[in-house]
Amino acid sequence: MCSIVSCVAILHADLDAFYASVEQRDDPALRGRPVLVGGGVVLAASYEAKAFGVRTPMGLAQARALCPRAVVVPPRMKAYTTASKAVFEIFRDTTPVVEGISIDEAFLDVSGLLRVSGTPREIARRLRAEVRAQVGLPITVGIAGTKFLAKVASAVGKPDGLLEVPAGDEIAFLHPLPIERLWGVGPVTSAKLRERRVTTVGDVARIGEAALVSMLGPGYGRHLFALAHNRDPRRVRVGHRRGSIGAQCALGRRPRPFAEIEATLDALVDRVSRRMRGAHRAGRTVTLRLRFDDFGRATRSRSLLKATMQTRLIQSTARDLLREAHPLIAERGLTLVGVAVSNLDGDGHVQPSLFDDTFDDRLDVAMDAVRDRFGSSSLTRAATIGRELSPSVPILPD
DNA sequence: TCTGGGGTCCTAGGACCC
DNA sequence: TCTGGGGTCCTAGGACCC
Repeated sequence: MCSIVSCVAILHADLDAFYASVEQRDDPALRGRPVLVGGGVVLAASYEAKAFGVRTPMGLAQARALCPRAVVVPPRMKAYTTASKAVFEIFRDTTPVVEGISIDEAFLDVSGLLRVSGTPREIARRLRAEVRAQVGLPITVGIAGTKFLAKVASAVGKPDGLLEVPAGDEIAFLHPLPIERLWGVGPVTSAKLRERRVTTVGDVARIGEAALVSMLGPGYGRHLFALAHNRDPRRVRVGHRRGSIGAQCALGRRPRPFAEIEATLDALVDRVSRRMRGAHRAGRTVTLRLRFDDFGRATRSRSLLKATMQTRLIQSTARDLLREAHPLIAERGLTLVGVAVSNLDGDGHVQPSLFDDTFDDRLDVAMDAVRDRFGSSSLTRAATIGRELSPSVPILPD
């Protein structure tokens, strides 16, 4: 039904229980045992732990209650980043058309590779074997003609699996699945649909577009209706750059003096602006994120006239936003503060030291270099040097 | 069991411009 | 003086993803 030339074949490759699998790979004593990676909450659970009902992001106390024999290990982000890079290299050896979605999953367009590399299934089998042999991690691959369906297929095929939905079988595969399998249906939408006795993807297809639009709004209703019929025109995008860079920090329920919140915000801005300089990205819109005692949320944002990656400028904007939100914070109690910079520009080739070349820009670059050199373990040293240069620059442990 | 840290996309009203 | 349509940007919020 589709010719060799025109047939679209998309792989969705998804590492299984990624952080936990890296821990099991690096410590043989953890293999075959329930492993939880996390600090306050579970960031990842091995399949042995998932069998006990542990999910992310569950509080660690609850996870321990469900699975008392679980081994809890702190996260090692550097190890995960290294492993991810190695896996993405294998992805890009497979096809140049790779779209990363997160640290542990990606879409690969393998259309038109039949002559060179074989069928999609053969490509996927080889990919899984290479990831296993070269990086030592289990990975599941879903194969389908659309991104959406490839993603569903990998989720159904987990763990350590390979699942292809052949052309012509899409609807038969899709319609019996529960609505929660649809990419983009979360708790809120799922509850709305179930209220109307729409429980499977087939129900979504049958209820009709008009009914979905009245329940969920025009944009989302139409989108969901299209997905239920496996209509998904989205292409695998290469070289997509992220639109915002941010950092946040949970504060707990203890009331904090305003000065302490301000200091935390300064530290977050320092982390964000440093990452911006590392990525050679400048941004124009600063967003302050707040979460309150009742878990309600609010954001406050301000757009600057010109994009910047300068710590001091982003910091003063963020501080202004925080001060303006002071009444809200006093009234509702703050449990999380975050900052993000969006409206990013810069083509990735701008040298941070040349971006503006003011004193503050040079200072930022100098501070980055000091911390690169001495590392986060020698922050006191960097802080001392930094404070001599400028008493207003905050220092943040990574 | 009260819930981390990093993101994405969509919607909607108001200001402002032509 | 009142009127219209179309477009962009800004801000805020909501839902969702891993």
